[in-house]
Amino acid sequence: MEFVAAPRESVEEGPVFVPVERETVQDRVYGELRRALVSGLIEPGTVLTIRALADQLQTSTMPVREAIGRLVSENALEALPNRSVRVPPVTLARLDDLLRARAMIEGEAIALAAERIEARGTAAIRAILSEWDSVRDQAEREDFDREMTLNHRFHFEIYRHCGSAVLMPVIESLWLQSGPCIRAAALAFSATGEADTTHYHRTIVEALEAGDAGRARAALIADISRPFTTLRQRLTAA
Amino acid sequence: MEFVAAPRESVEEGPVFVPVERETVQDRVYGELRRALVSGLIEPGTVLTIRALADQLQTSTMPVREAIGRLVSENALEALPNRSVRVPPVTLARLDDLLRARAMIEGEAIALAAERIEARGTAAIRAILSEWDSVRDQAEREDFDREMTLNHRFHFEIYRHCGSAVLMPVIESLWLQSGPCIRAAALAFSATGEADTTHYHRTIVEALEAGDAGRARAALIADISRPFTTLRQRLTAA
DNA sequence: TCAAAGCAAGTGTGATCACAGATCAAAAAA
DNA sequence: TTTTTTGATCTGTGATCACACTTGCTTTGA
Repeated sequence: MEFVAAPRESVEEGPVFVPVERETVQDRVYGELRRALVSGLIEPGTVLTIRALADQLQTSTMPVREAIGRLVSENALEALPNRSVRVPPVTLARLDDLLRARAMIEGEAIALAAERIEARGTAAIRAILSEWDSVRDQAEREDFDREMTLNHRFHFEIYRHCGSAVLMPVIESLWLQSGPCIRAAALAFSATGEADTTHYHRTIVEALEAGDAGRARAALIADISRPFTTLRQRLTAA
Repeated sequence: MEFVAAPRESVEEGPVFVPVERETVQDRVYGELRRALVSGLIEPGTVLTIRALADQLQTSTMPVREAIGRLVSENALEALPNRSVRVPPVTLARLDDLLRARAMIEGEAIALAAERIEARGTAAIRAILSEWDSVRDQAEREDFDREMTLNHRFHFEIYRHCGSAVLMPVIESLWLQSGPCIRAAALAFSATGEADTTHYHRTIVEALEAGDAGRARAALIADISRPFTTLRQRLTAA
């Protein structure tokens, strides 16, 4: 940290002054782990050790243990009696539990959003959908992570308008907990279910534009239920 | 930490072998802060510093900063851009937000519990209520913290039966966030509203015994709304 | 008298070390 | 061969130190 910061008053880069981000190492570690979890990149059941992660991320143990602590208290990671920490394994009961909670809470959030969102907001959501379309058209290869990111952005761009600072972190925690389950399901489902996905998403946007909270909620629940039920069938079969 | 642990196999204290609790310092610090927050002992807006807490709790800074980190990620404490941490101030918007979220989520939890709970479970809940009655009878003085603890136990003894490992931590987080608001309201309300409280609680137990999810949910929402609306009137008046 | 510069105490963050408990494999006893 | 014991290694926890940033007050200059 040797570089000299410019005086705060003389910064004239943009029209609006955004406070310069002083991201801590802990925040970066947290972000990395979070990204890996919501993307389902870490196998459920995997035990995480502080020193190994610190080596991989090229830092000391300090930021890693604090990031892990945060994730544990968000229930994104599970603390074992051994005091070690692992990605929660996927069980049938947990799957149903997560889906029920998400349907209730995210359903309520989208219903609230439907009553408050303006044309400007729905336009931003449509923009995400059309970006998604273009990705799907041009990509011969399976640009899977890209689509999962777009799905994440699509949903949270909606929830952002629910006007509840209390519900938002709850929903983020639920996504974090669903992440390890979802990826497997979504991979299995991507070929067959793409048409359904886009259909639900269009229904959601239309309902939001119409201010129809009930229809938005129903379409959302159908949308988030899909990968869960797929994974459920797969687990019961095995 | 010099004392020698007894061999695990030769422990024969109780009929059921509970793993001996090896509580870390961090857990104790977390518990203390948590207790103080749900009891509303810390004024909303108060800035917490690591070293000051470490001094008060007679430990080093290490366990304190990890406990604070956990509470921040549970939204029980608020991280300021200065990187300092404070108890979230109480605003009208936040109050309404919290109440709405709690009514939805705890309402769902009690509805689930009503469908699953057995006679053994409702008996345990009734036991808490009668303990509460005896406290209320014998106490000339205002045994306020005792009553808040009993209220906490009453509610969570119910939620425990909802069968959702996902909803439980969410509800605990919501109580933690409500704590600083509730105490003020409950103190103001304790004299006038006691009859209502016991009435709602009895209704809740009866509904649970009857397996009437709807009535249980309605009574619960009435119960948790009361201190919120009291505090709301007080804030709008001021 | 008032504003700006400068200094000192306070605060969070990250690194490193010490240590106890856990884990696992090799060696010893049955 | 099977079981127990022992030992080395790994891992989380807590303490302490260094450092950069903030904050608040004093001092200096106009």
